[in-house]
Amino acid sequence: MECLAAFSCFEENNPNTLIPLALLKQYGAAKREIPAQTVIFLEGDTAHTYFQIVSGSVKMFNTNPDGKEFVQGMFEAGQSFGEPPLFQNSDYPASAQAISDTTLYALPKDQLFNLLKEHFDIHLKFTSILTKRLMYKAMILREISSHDAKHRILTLIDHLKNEYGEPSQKMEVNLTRQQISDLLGIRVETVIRTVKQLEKEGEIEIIERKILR
Amino acid sequence: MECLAAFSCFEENNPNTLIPLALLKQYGAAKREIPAQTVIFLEGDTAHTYFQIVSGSVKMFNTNPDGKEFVQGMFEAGQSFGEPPLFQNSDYPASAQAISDTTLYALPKDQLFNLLKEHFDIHLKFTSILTKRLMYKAMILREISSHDAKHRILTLIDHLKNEYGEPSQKMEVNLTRQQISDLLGIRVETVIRTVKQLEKEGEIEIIERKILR
DNA sequence: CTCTGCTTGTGACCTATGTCATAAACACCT
DNA sequence: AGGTGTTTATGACATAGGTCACAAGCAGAG
Repeated sequence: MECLAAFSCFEENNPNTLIPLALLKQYGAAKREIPAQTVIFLEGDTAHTYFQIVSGSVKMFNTNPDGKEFVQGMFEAGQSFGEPPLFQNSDYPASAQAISDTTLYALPKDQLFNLLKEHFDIHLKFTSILTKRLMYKAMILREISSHDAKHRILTLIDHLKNEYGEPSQKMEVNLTRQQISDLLGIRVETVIRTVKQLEKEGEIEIIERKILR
Repeated sequence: MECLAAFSCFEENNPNTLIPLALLKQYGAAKREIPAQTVIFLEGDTAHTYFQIVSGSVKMFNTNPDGKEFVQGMFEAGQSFGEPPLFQNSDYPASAQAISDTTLYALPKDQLFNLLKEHFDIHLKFTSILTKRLMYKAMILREISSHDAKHRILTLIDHLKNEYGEPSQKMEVNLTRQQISDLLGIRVETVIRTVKQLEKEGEIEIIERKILR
């Protein structure tokens, strides 16, 4: 997935940036260039560092014993990831991997806390991001726990449209069937079949294999 | 569920309290007595208020079209609930209901923000609570999306033990089969059967219908 | 003490989704 | 233009867990 959000496609002065790069540097953040596919940390590793993406994209995911992947979140330019365990002194509950070539800043945990202490506005923004993710997870949990594949897929698409699309305008879903599968905890074949079904019922359109809604 | 946590059974000076009651009052919080079973807000309502429990307990849950309930979280003395949408100007993604008779403080959103702004330590604690919930949801998502009933139940029990139990000591699980079912998105009958299975396999003990591990 | 409503328990059956196999369409290198 | 890997597609079959029905144990209310 690259640049679902139109505005996240440029580096400096990205208005979507959580902590301004200048401030990150000031507190001692180190720049890191990460090639596509690189694993940034593994489920179970201890968390010491705050990561914020300058460009590229990262996914956080769990892998179960028979290799099935569940994607907890995907992150793009301006966003941070892997912070929760910094506040719990605990291990990462999921692994992180660069999807595309990625540049990011890494800031030691203590420095992050200092930064938050000295910048209420950023701390509030940070809190706000966490609540957003909490609500996303609450939504996915609700869907996975009590709705069928059809409902889950439509809810995910509507969420994406709400997040990234123009209201009252068709949006192309920028995810492969496999990615939808990984985000919703259903298998690719089921996504493929369900998506066709939804097309037949007129809920979505499929043009050149792309899903529109 | 009442008083899973031993320390949450007294009112004032509960060391587990998120925002000290004195401070809440100082910023204008109103005390509310809520009888058991009362619905505090419904999924879809707009969020204006911060709620913190003094005594009693509250659950947040979704109900699907055929009446099945999924419990997003249970909250006890000292804890707050329903904050995320305050930071997103959005609606509640789940309903809240008092499980037992409950006393709580209600603080208008703007006042909460003022309070957080003027008390970094509390803001940090607040952030920390959010990250904790995020990690809980990440865990449940991982389980629901990629593991079978047996694994899900054991993981939940181990989480509870980790949270509330004495390490290296048997703990009694203070949840009914129905509650486990609601937390994990599986049906009661499945929980009952799986729990018996787990007993047969020696993973847990059942004494007078209570689950020990 | 009895009524009522939860909670645990069990059997029989059903279905949505997973699993596996196989293939065509397409995208990206060289 | 050909090779390699990913994505979409489809059919046949398997199964974990849901559904329904029914009952006994237990707890709290009056």
